[in-house]
Amino acid sequence: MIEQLNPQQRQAVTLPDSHALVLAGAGSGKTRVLTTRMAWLMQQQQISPHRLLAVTFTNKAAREMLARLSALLPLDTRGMWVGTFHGLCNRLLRAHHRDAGLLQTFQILDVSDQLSAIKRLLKSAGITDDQYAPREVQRFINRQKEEGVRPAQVSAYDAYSRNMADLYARYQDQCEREGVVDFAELLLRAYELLKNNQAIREHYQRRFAHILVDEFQDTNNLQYLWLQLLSGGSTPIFAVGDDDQSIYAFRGANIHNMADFERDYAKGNVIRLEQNYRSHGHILDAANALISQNTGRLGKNLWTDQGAGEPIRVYESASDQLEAQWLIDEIKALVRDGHIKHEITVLYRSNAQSRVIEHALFSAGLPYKVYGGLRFFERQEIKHALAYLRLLDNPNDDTAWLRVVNFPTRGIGARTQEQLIELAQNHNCSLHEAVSYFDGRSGARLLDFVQLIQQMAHQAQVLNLPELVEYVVKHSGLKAHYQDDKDGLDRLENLQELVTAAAVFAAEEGAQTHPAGRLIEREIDYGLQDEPIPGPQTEFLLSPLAAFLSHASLEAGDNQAERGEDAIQLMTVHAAKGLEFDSVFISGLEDGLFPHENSLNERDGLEEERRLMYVALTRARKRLYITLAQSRMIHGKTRFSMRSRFLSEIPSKHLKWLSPKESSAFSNRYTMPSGATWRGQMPRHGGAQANTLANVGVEVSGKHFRVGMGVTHPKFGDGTITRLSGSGPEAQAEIHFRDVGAKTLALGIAKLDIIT
DNA sequence: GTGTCGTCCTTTTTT
DNA sequence: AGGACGACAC
Repeated sequence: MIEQLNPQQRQAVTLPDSHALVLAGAGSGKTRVLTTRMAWLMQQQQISPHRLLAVTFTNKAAREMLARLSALLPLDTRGMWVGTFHGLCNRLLRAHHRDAGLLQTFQILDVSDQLSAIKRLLKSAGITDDQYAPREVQRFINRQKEEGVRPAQVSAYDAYSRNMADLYARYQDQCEREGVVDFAELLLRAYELLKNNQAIREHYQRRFAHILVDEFQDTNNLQYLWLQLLSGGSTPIFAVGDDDQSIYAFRGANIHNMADFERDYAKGNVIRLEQNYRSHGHILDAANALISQNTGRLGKNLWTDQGAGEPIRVYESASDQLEAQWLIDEIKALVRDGHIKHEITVLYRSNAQSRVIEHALFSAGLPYKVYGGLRFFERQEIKHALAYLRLLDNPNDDTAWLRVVNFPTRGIGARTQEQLIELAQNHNCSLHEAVSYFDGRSGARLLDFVQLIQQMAHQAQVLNLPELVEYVVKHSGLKAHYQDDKDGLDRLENLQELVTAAAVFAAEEGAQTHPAGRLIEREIDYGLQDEPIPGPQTEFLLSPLAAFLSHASLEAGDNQAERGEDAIQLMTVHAAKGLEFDSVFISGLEDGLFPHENSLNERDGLEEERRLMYVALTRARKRLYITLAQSRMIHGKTRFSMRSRFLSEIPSKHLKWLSPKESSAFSNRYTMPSGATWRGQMPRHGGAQANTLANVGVEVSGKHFRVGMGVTHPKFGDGTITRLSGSGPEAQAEIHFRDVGAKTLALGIAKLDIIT
């Protein structure tokens, strides 16, 4: 089992029972170490499988871990505590729902459910002006929860924060009343459950002999607290991660958790996995050089024994269109040379960049697959069906109620709904309960709806899960609605797919691991082997329906290419984390795009962008391309940019320029491209475009300014001219400065020097 | 209750 | 540019 590991990997796998931090560089065998450690603990240390807790960030990673584990040793992975933070917390809360103050069948709100709940709240709170954007409130609430802060503890120091805290409190009340829990609440509740209930806490502290954490650099503060609590300081935490690949600060990940963990727990117990088994030398050295610019790293340097390989190919084009065209030509050449399509990937910083590339791929007839986008359980028809299903367990779930009370339409319009909402507010009850107080014109229709739900709930007692889903799809009227809809075919198919998904889930639940559902029952079994789980536990088995619904919320489904399909892979750099490919194209290497200009305003934003670039570089095994465009359509406007600073942070010995290096927008030798190669967005000579043309170049006090030219300003630093207007003393230039962003300056006044 | 038009926004994303 | 959403009209 451990014979094939390198010395560092082996050391990590066979560490004694103490906290440890494994700094695992990209491609250094991180997952392998993690799973082998688990296998080693079970086999060599005789640790029972159910005394291990392994936590990951994605369901995919959890599944991968279990699959690899089963390959290492014969093992029944059912009932093992391997899953995502949210999945495991869900499990804790279902098992101890009473102590957590929840219904056993509590519903989980996903991001969009949460947003609509907040919108509803704002409306009923009478916040009519758009003073508080729902998204802003949502972000505030989630941030507080991720810090473990309840409404009463929010530090409200001004009107804004007091209002936010107030909205947070109301939102929380609303969730309580409806019996729903959002993603952050899963973690916070589970944390509080352990914190406030000594018996339960001690039970789990005793129960777990080892805690293993994957992607530790992505933990947020609450997750770290949760781990600390569960460990009680004595259960060893084996944390694996790479601070250089921390790219999720924007959603609360705290990179400092790694350093804190080392300082507080794993001091002297840090193992570095620095041998990279993925990339050739040029690629790896480039990545090392780039990331070495970051400060405060825990520090490591990847190496490979695979040889230098090929240098990174760099191509600069005049526009995003030409960049895409060049990409396609190059990809075609690769395919002609026998490269497998799904081993070729195009990465980009932001999703908007994919359109041009997709268009070019499509025109060239190359099959491609875009990662990201809508996932199965996020589709509207699926969410509608799920909303009906949610009402069966809990008709007081107002979010679900409002979603489908008039979908398909059944004559319960906005007016009726408003009246009902008001009634519910006055009686402090759910919409469902408020129906009995309703005496308006649409009362009969409301009663019909209530009856429909009751009738479905009755069927839930007699039908199995897939039958029930089918029944609901039909009797809700969803099926008929989409049958009548001329564009409803896909949606109908998806609804049919939902029935299939339910069947698969029901079948697997009996035979295989699922984070909720039958596992709770098994958990009790295991618990009884060593000691009873504290607290009154009378209902152990979660209904298949409730289990299926939590599955739908916690695992929104794949958004990956279907297996077996050989297609070029397109995705954001974020989405590429954890993946690897023979050939990688990183596109859009321009300042303002990558690093993204918005990041410059954020604390440590540039360093996070650099880590992102590091992740991008280290995806490639053998061949790596970097492309950039001097101009690009962004938000409907052509924008000119400088080369990304990241490009200059890679030593030139690793780069091979395929385009003439001096054609850069960075130089002042900007020349208008020939009209034939431009596709309409660019200013053209003559005709209606004359005005635009006049503004491409301006002469002020002997200096010739042109769009795309690099200039330097004594205060703002280096930048690129993106627009010119006026002439003589009126002449103005919009300049994108590398460090301070866009400014509009009067050319007659600003002390600008042309960079040569 | 549905369809249309105008306005706004636009980094990254999992659970 | 293009999508999402809300206001307004039929």
